[in-house]
Amino acid sequence: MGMKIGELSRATGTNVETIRYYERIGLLPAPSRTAGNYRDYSQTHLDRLNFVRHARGLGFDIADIRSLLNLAEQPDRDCGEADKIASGHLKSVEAKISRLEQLRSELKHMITQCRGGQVSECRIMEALGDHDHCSTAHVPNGILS
Amino acid sequence: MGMKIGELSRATGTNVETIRYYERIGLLPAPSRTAGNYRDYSQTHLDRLNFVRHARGLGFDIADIRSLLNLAEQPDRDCGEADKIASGHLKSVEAKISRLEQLRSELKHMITQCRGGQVSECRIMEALGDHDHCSTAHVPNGILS
DNA sequence: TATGGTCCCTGTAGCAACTACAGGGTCAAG
DNA sequence: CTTGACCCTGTAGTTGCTACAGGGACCATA
Repeated sequence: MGMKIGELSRATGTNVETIRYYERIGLLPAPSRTAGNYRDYSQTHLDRLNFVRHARGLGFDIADIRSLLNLAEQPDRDCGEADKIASGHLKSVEAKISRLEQLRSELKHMITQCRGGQVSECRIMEALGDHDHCSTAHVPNGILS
Repeated sequence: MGMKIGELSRATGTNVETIRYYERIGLLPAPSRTAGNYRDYSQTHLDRLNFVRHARGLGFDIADIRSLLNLAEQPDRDCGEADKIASGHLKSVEAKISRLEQLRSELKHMITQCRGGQVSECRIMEALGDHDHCSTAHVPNGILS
């Protein structure tokens, strides 16, 4: 009746393996199966997967998406929760941007300092080796990811 | 004679487990051992680990750092290679920044659209559910990471 | 000498969010 | 009846760490 996993994959631009992964972690409900044990998806699944892909495209992590999906299933609740999740994510995006801008300027500086020549006099290598020069040491893990 | 792993850890701001991890993947050479089988680090190890931490702080991945370390050991070579690695990294940082800026503006837009009320009329949820609205679909995997 | 506390050792498993097989089954076309 | 495209399960790999478990080493004190 519905669509097979390959069709859902094409319809949403999602890798087949990723769809099965989402099912395994409980992000998508397990669909019914055909006689030959193929997954048989409905419009509901399509909508939900599109929701997930949009949210992932906006960089929400899967925990956030779970919360957003729960909210979507309770249309009468206040949407403050959704706002909170989105605002929190926006903040983390902004933090990443400013961190990356800092990296960009340090890298640019390093690169313009390098005027060619031998490794032994390369400013890039010097900057990396110098113990006291780099402002990027001791950055909490994972802020870049 | 030298320093134990905990001292190296404190001296470089690197987790002990991380130091052992770097040894395991061959990024740091295995140090000699004391009679009690403790790792015994020298100044050379300290320098190398500082180099690695600086480069990681600048967002270089471990493959790049391996290359940079190889270069550092051949001081008479041309430093064009180092320049290439750094420039390539700068480009990827810039790509991430522009991607994140795009996300930021989409998120901001979404959030300002939401005027509170119920989930059923929340613009955030609408935007995520809407099939044709989101410009962030089909982004190559991992460009955000 | 016993005891405690702090360090250190190896080895393995976990995280996020997938991706990539291996080794097999299903189904429609020719 | 075979070919090829698709589908299935299950497991392992990716990156850069982090977090144990279960045990040794070393030093100070009682």
